[in-house]
Amino acid sequence: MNISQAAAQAERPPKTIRYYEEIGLVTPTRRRDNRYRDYSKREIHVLRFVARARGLGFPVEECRSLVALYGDTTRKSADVKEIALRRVADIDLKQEELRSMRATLSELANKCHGDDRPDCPILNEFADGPENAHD
Amino acid sequence: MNISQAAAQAERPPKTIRYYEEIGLVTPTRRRDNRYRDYSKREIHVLRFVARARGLGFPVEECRSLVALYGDTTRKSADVKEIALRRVADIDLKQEELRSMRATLSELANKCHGDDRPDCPILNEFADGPENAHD
DNA sequence: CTTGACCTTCCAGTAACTGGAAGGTCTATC
DNA sequence: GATAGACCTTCCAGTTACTGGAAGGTCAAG
Repeated sequence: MNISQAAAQAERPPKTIRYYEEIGLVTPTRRRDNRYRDYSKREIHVLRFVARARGLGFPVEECRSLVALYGDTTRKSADVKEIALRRVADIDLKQEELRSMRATLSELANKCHGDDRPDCPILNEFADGPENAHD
Repeated sequence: MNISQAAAQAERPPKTIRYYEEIGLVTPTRRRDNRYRDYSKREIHVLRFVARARGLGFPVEECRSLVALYGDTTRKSADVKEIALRRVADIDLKQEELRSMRATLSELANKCHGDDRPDCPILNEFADGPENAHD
């Protein structure tokens, strides 16, 4: 399988597949006589594995660990679970941050009349800092 | 005010303040004889303004627009509101993405017994793709 | 006069790609 | 056989928003 077919299987652009090789994440063992990369079934499998883990937000370095764990038939499922739960905790933190940003922004947008006049509560708050109106 | 005081006011490291100057976002007009940056009250104000907008997730380029709008006494509040609402929409997209990732991950982690045995539903799913167990 | 905390500039690195240039290869068609 | 278009290759640069570090100047205290 050449790179564009591998890319299609992993649902990632060929550039990304080459990048994964560059950083030593997934390297096709064979090249054809014309120097084209030639991906085996197994390599495609790993590529898809990585693509899925990335899609779930695992950083590339964590994907590297995951691939190693996947290849290790003696690893404990607990090790993998720990990595997954750490990811869940990361996501919780980000969600909280977004929730707070969203609340502030939409409150500000609500206060803004949004017409042709220059007076704008959004910019005023940015300039002066939170006003603690509810104290 | 020298840079570390300005940095303290804006609650950002001095490196960041220098970076904002490098990209032409906030530039102190004056330097002292010893070449130290000297921030005016007004410049500190803009620095804080930018820091707040960044804290709400506005990309630097958008902060540039915001600063321009802030300085423009004839701008419409509607223009600012539009930018803010676009940000809210961005946040909504990210939240949805995180929600979905979190759901998948915690379901997977739940299914994983997490002990010393090697069998691991998390890696299995990464390897084989979503199984649509509920169909 | 030395120490330590500032300040300066410049260069490099981070994460994870993405775009583009320059050039080789393959396949089909004329 | 020539040519076009779609592949493939490598390498270099750019993206976002900083951050770290080196090399060296300045300042205030003791």
